Amino acid sequence: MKTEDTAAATPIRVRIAPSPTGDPHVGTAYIGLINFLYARQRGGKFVLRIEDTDRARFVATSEQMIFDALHWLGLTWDEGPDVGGPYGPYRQSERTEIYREHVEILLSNGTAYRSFETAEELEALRQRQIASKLPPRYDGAHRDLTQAQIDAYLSEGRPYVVRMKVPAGSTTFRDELRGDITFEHSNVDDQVLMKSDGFPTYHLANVVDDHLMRITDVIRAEEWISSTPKHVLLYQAFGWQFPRFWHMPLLRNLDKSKISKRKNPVSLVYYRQAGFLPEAVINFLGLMGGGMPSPTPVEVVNGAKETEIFSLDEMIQRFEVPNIRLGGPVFDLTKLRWLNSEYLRALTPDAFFTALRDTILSDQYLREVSTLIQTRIETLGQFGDLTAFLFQDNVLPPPEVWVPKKRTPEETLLFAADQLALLETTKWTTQCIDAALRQLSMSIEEAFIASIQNESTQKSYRSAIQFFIQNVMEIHGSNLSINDEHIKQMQTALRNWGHSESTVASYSSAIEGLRKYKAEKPSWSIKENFMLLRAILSGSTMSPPLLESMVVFGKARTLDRLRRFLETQKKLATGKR
RNA sequence: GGCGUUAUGGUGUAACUGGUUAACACGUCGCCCUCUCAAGGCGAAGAGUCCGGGUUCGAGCCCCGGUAACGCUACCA
Repeated sequence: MKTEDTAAATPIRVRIAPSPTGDPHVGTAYIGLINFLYARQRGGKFVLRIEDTDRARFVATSEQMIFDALHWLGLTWDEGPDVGGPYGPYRQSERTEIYREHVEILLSNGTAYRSFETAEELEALRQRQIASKLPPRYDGAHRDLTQAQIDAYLSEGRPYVVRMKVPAGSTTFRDELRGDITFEHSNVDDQVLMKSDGFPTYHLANVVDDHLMRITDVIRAEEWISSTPKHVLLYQAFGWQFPRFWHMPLLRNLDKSKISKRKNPVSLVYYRQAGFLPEAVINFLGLMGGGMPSPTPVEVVNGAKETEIFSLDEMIQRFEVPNIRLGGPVFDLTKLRWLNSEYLRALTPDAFFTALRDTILSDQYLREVSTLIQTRIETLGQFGDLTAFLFQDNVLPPPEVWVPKKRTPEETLLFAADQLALLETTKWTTQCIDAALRQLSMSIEEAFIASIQNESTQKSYRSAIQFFIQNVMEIHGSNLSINDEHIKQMQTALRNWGHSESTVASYSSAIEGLRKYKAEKPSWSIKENFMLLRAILSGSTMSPPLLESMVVFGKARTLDRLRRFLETQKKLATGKR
């Protein structure tokens, strides 16, 4: 069911609320575009709010990058942290007092309660529920604590979170694009509203801010549908009127999963650096999920392309809500490239030259590249020979370049995938990349221990491995591969030392784990590590300094090159079979 | 597993709201143009609309039942 609002008495106010947790995301631009179009078309306001309540994932440089990326695309907001506005502050970290007050309201009217469990206790609960095939959910243990108990915990100084008290019953809300959606409350968790660090969770901050900022239409991604009842319940708990909800379909990878950096360049920084024009990117995003008018016969006669190529202004004029399609559109780079080529060709020669000079051949980039090779150049004419890979979109080294001696292509690719995963989370400076790569090359035992998530397991594994090395490896010499015999020897040794059977069992499983890990992840020296990366990045075993090159080339493009390398090799491998 | 959403060629969209042979664009392939490669021009293959029922003279559009994919299931957003 598609509905138009009838009484447009109050002016439209919409918002996007990105989290500064890394590079600006295409999904943010996509949802931003839809909000922007809707607001502009109806003379409403478009608000930018920064949702920085997650201090664990916070990235300091991220906020500015989000501003830059959205500006680059031509999306402008009427209110936001940088431009201000009547309903600020627009940064959630600056609104903690507001949330605290609102939590008090909920606490005193009985729609929320304090919960004193530790994260570990909750994790244990979850594990138990999963083990017994129950849906993992908070069991409500502290839902009805007596005032005396609460006071006791409080005076102990026990940290607590505030959870919402979901009543019995069900909630139905209207999604403007799909119609009514109903959720039974038995499927709605007592969501944490305020974390023990005093910061609100998304759910609370979102509802409070949307209300205080007079948001009339919440246009966001489909992934939020399941938490919308929580939001509706919150509006009710406060006694507020709630906004209209619109849930846009999620952008997808080629395999239809939610778009992700493992399978697609997802950072707007990448598109900028790789030389996509903002007009093309925003046009392409506008094509995703419909919203644009269907081609009329006249337009088809005049050339069908005209029906797919839109400027931002044209999109504002022609965007139509009923044209929105609900199936998750695949973000198809191939078509984006074609669109971009159309825009590029349409440029005047002068504008084209300027575009080149401003991006791929900017003075700043040339300067950075030139510092990389000054000491290893004989004539200026060699510049291109030394730096070509920093100007190419595609570099595909042959196997003799990227497969190290004494390694198989398979294990090399496995390791390269590890490198990619690691670099994705690494801060992009030479020091940080260096440290990360060295971490990857540390001893196999340490790497194994580091791969264990649980801290106490980590501890017990560490002592198990220590024991094993001292009591079994000493007997057999250092570089042994673990076999059943070794494990038996260790068990005997443990029993001789009078250790309990449970220790024996846990040590054994630790060593089993190590053995498996060793088989899966042969250790790579730092030298091999660097060389592999060099080969993939530059297409050659000779290049300017690796780390500096990576920094100059940029995180987004470097990761994309790695990703494309892995993808291509995968395709080649399956093609051969 | 539970809950929710979605479903038209490989991909993005269209089909006057039930009406001939399911359209356009990207991609793929072929031909023309051309010193090459693009661009451009011409053409081709590729879906019978997730499946099964039903309503109807008539269903991609309506109804019922399945299936699959995706999302959520955190002191992340």
